[in-house]
Amino acid sequence: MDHSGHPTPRTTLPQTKVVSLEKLKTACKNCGLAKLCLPLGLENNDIERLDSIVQRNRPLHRGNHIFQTGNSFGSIFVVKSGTIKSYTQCPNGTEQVVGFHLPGEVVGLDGIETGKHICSAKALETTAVCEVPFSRLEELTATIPNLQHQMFRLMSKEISKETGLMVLLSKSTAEERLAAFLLSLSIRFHSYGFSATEFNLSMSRREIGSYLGLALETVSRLFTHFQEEKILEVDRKHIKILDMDQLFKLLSEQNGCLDQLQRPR
Amino acid sequence: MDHSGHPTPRTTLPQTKVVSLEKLKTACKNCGLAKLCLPLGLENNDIERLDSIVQRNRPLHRGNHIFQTGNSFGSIFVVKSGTIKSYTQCPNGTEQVVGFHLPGEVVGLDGIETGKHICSAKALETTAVCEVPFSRLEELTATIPNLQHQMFRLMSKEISKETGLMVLLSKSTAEERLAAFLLSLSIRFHSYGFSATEFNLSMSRREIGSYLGLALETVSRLFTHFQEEKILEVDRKHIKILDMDQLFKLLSEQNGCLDQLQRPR
DNA sequence: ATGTAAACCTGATCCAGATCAACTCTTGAC
DNA sequence: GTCAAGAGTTGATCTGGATCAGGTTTACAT
Repeated sequence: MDHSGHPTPRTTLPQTKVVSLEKLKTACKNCGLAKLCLPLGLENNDIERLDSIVQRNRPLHRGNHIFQTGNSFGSIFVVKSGTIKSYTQCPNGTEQVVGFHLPGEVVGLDGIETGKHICSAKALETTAVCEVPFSRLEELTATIPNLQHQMFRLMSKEISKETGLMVLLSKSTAEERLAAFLLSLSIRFHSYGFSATEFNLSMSRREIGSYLGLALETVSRLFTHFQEEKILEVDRKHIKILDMDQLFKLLSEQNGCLDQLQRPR
Repeated sequence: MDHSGHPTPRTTLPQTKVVSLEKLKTACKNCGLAKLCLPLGLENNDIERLDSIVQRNRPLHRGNHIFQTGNSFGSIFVVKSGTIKSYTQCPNGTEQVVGFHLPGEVVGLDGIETGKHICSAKALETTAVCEVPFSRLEELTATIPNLQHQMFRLMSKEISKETGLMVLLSKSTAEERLAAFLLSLSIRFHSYGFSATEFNLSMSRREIGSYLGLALETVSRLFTHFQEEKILEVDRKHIKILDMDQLFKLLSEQNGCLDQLQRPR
């Protein structure tokens, strides 16, 4: 079994997907995530210009921060492998998870407006991120129309994603929320080239609960329940989806608002 | 009393704020909302270039749509006066409100990613909007760095706002939610030049409840409760905030995550 | 004016999920 | 190895707000 917290790779992966430290230095044009990331739709020489401003730092260990609430904003970050959690800290000490970021997803867009980050971002496991200094990125987007468009698209996607989550949080039952969460993970893993049906959660029950507005006990009970219903096979953090149809059905029952969860054929 | 649904104007308004149909044709450079809107930080001649692509259509009546779910995306819209509600329709017929848009605020950013709108937007009262064709805007942002930056800022603000709402929806009590909602309205009205303490709601109790994840009965009871506590004076849709301190205190009690609600001095 | 639907208010009841509590299983530090 | 802290499970109880049900007021069409 895979103990790294990474999802189980599909068997059809191209050889560039082999995990190695060398991968951390991969140029954008050789990166397996390029079609999900900023380079989407760019010409080769434009990708090289983008590549030249991207900083590839050493991987983060579990618990390391990319930035914290109040830090001044300078860069956006793209997850290359691993998982980033973004969260805000309440004065009473409890934290509120506001997002989980998987490979190919962007972190830090919240800081553009005010120049300060309004949340913190930390690694849930060993995680590699590409750092893109924002002012240099803005110079490039001004001269590469496709890159500008891709930035607008990425930000629009972020807005749509959060809108969907709002609907989930204000209308759905606990069962629907967890189903939507698992499907969202499944769909995202799939689009990044991993198995849609079997993966490891890198976050705790408490973190899932915080994100979904549920108590950790409720999350735990639901995992048990889904297992009894033969919808899932749960072993600690390892999840196997046995009945994808049933999971989708749970969503469409009461709550059809979340059509943005497009089922991969 | 003002029956139009507009907030009560402050007495110190400059004369350009006088409501008239002529205002609908106001060029960006003469528009009172310019410092909240796309022209922020632009040189005069750049404002004129922006102005030349802005379409100022006739005002919308209550109930008119700007766009509906599934419509193809072509423009973003800035509210000039009135209120826009954005919402999604669930298959069972109920609607879920995902946003209220006041003067100076942008509607339609959700459509950029997929080229289709994922929600609908309709006027809650007589409402004027500026339509900005997105492909033409992208041509301008590519040549006006400050405009590009302003677009990134606007989208970042939208992301931050939704993050704050997520926290509100997943952690706070009904009382905290309504307090946060009223303060948000108050702060926004204030920044657009209206009274922070007295305004008319253009949305129904049901719509407020839908937005905040509450039943309309709960919203109604809370208005009564706030009135009993001498925090508000409520007359149907007319709201007068009597005790702003108390309202802020309700937020900070349990939930301090929402610091983005910056109190206007 | 009159009718009708929508918006709103208020009381009574109910339940999904929070909270509290006790326990086991993992994990990592030393 | 041992110990402690964290993560997870499961059961019992409690409660905030949903739901149901009745009413009044407002808005608007005819």
